[in-house]
Amino acid sequence: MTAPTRRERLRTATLSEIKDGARRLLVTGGIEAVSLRAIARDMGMTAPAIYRYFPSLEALVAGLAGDLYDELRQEVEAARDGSGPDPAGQLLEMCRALRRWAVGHPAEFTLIFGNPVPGVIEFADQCDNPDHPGARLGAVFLTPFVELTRGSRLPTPPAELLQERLGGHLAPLATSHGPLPIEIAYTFLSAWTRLYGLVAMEVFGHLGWAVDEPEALFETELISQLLQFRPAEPGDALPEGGARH
Amino acid sequence: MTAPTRRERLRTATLSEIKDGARRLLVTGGIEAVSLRAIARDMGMTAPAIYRYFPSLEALVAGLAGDLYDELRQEVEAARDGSGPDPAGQLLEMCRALRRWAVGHPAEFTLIFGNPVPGVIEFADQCDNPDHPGARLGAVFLTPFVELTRGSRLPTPPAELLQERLGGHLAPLATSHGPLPIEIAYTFLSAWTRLYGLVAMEVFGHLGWAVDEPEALFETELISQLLQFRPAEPGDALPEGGARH
DNA sequence: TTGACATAGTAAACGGCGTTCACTCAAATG
DNA sequence: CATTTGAGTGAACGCCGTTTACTATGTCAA
Repeated sequence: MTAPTRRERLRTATLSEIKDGARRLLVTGGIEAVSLRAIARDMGMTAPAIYRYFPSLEALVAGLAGDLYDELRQEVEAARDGSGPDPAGQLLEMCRALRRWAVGHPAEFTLIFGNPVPGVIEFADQCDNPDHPGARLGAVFLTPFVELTRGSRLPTPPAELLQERLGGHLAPLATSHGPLPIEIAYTFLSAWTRLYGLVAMEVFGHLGWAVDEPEALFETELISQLLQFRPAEPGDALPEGGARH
Repeated sequence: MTAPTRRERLRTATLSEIKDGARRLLVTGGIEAVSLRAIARDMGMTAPAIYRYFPSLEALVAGLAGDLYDELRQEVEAARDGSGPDPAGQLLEMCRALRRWAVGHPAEFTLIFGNPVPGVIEFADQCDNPDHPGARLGAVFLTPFVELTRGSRLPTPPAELLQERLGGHLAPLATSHGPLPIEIAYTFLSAWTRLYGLVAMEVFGHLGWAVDEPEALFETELISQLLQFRPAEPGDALPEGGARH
């Protein structure tokens, strides 16, 4: 690996300038504002030049989506590392970090967690690959979740009902994250869809008819969901929301 | 109210032909395939003619979204009316009807429940109006839900915690659907976001990493959620999923 | 019946978009 | 120094929403 030549330096600089421009357009005008011509215009270039770096606008958007997944994951990991060793507290802060990122970056959240945009479709289609950015984000949540459920009574339907209804359909989860007891797998999926539903409804503006401060509902849901995990240990205080802003 | 004149008949026919064309384009190519020029082309017209019926493409899309809300609501109402008087059974079939419609009409579901598309934004912004199609859909679920909770023990956090966290932020819900006890309001919102999260993740392709048959997870969630409502009445059999297809 | 008016449609144009193609010019390579 | 590679340009094609001016045609009152 020798030192990068001049052309290589210029190329990577231009590449990140393209990505930055795309991100800026995404933030200010939503996904439909991201156009090759606008990116190039902001850079003082012409649109066809971008084809030296991306084969199409869709590919550019797909690359952007991958970066956003990683950014969100790092945010969530930082929240986990910034709280104590208690998995419940870790999950609490991780969920808050996810919501905070989503609310603070609605266009970015929409791109990776909303309707599949043309460029992101194939990207999302292969998300049962463990190396897929989306799968890696899920894994960050799964680890403390499994630890939390260890020794807790899970508020699930009876195991035989789970096995009968769900037993044969969890192969993708096992492929991407390893085998899990069915109660834990179901509880995780349930919690994940609840988290998604709440955050997505807020970001997409589908909660305005119900609450004027979605964060209150979010916090209540978090508490409610965590409360269900330790019904047999009354002496165990629930982590009270730490530093907020 | 006299008989419609010839021009009026022609006008309403053209109007519904425009809407049908927009719907067809939405189904076959997603929202970005809906263009005035394509609609007009399919009708053997030119694009500017559509401006005699809609002030812009966005308005046309907003009108389409309103129709879709009503269509989904009628579907859900039919499911309710087709099941017995038991509110739990009604809700079960209504949730199934919602998912069935969403999975069967992914582009339509995406339009009204996904990221706000430009034309649908202002449309969604005023959904705390009780006459808004979205609010009317919610009301259809709320009625049997309230009946179900009557006399059931709700699996919520303590009422004082709810009041403290959520009490001051439910004004929009009270405006659009009338005042509710806070436990019922919270439980309804929680159930609604769970339903939304599950269906949206399936339709948007965000569950592929976990399950190969999202309906199994959906049914499990429904059962699990309904089970929580009647923990004190063991003699009461749970409705077993009726006709499916 | 005739004339005035409202309505529905057209064609042309403007600016924006993704993408392709032929071309130029500078950097890297031998 | 000659050659090849790569980055970038300009023109073009066919889409798109929208506006404008204009033409028929249905409607309705005088």
